[in-house]
Amino acid sequence: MKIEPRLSRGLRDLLPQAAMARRQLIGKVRAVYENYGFSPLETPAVEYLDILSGSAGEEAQQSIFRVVNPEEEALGLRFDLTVPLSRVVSRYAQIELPFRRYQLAQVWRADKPQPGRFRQFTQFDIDSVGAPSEIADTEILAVICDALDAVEAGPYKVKFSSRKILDLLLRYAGIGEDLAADVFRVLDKLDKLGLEKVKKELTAGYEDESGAPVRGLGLASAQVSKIEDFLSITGDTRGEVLKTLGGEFRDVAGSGEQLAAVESISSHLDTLGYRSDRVMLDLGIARGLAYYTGPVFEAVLLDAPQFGSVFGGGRYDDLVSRFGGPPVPATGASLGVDRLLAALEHLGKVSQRKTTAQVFVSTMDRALMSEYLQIAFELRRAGIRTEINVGRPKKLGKQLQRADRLEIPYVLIMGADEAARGMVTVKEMEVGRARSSGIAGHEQWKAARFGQQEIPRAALVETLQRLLERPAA
RNA sequence: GCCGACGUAGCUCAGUAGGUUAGAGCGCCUGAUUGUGGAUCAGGAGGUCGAUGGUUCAAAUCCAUCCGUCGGUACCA
Repeated sequence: MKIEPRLSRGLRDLLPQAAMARRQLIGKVRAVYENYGFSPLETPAVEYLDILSGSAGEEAQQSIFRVVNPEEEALGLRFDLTVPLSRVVSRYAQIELPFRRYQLAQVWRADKPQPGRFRQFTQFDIDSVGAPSEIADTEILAVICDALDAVEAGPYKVKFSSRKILDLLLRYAGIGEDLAADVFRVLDKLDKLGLEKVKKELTAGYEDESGAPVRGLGLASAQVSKIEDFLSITGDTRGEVLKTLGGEFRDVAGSGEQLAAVESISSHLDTLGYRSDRVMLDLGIARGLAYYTGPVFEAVLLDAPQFGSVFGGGRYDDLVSRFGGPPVPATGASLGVDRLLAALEHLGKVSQRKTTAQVFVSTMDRALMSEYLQIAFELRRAGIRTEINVGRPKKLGKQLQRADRLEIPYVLIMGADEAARGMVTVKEMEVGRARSSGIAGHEQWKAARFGQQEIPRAALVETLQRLLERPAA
């Protein structure tokens, strides 16, 4: 019986072109993370279900992929990297705190797939665990900026706020703490839904376009108008926003202390040159996650806002102590690699390379096979990425066609003629590609031998190294 | 999860008041051109019409269920 080569929903393969673009992006971000002195961590994809679900509500558990093992343990695939990080910090007493780690890994959520959203996706997290200082939060905001600069994502906005500010808001608007999580979750949709729908969802609820009811939270109109006042606070700089906010919250208990903490982050950022044009205090940022306790972060690309936030994160001072022991304050951010990649691709900023090979060694004459191999390995030992024809010995035309389709820049041609003279023909494929449209007859095309030169075999490595160092055509 | 639309070749899509062997363009393969990628020309391969069940003398076409894709909504720990 034939087996369909299918994939379960929301899963996908990354063919070489996509995989190479991803690796390139990851390499740039990793360099930034390491520049801040963070070190890698790797953990298993599979965790015990109670470890995974402890932080999540019951509904959330629906989107955990269950794993079956022969011992029939209750296992699941990780849905983020923060929970495994907390487990690791709790498990190994020898870990030096603050633990500054980055982790690049696949995570799984059994949600409905959407464009740019899959059931298996990659996160690239950076966190400081055991770091109570607002310096740690400042660092995270800065590293987000540096990473977005490094991948040349174009203009972006890193937005931050604080759960502490939102707690003040609850007091300011006279909303009970029991509603906190629900209110934050609704506020988090502000960007996506707009003020009107958010207001409706805070009060009586409404019916969306498809006719599905959206449950309201039942807040009073006086409370909602307080929230509206709060959300309308904007300014050109973080300082302005803080000043207005301070005025608005002047009668709220504890506001001075909490706002000073945010102000401290802001002034550190100013000192370092991360100004309000790219790191903005945005009071609409809430983050859906329940475990955040302090500053929360998000980053969007201004040229591709439809892809949503590419970075998200915040401070979570209570998550680690879930595994027992004293409180371990922590802060960090997560890069949605797939989302960022999708956005960059949309912006035409992703490498289109189809293969890693820089040079293709064609094989024409069976008698010279050993020569071809030696040439290929000489190039490889010199660090030049080289493919030798390993397919059926086809005609030269077929081999050039392959090099052309894979966009391998250089092809080496050596028949008995060249070999006898101790020469090798180096063909630069781009030359012919550029001239192709001006050539009518095939005879003329063949005779032109575009981009070819004969190089002494002894000078081959050196010549190719020089050619490859030129700026890419 | 809920509501709706849609699933025909690798891709984009024709084809249904049920009726011989299901088509096109692009792509792919072979050759013209035994050492030159493009273009051109000639030939060729590739589909159990998403799956299963049903109605019928007869189903890509009608019905049911399932799966998948897309749009909206919920969720996003």
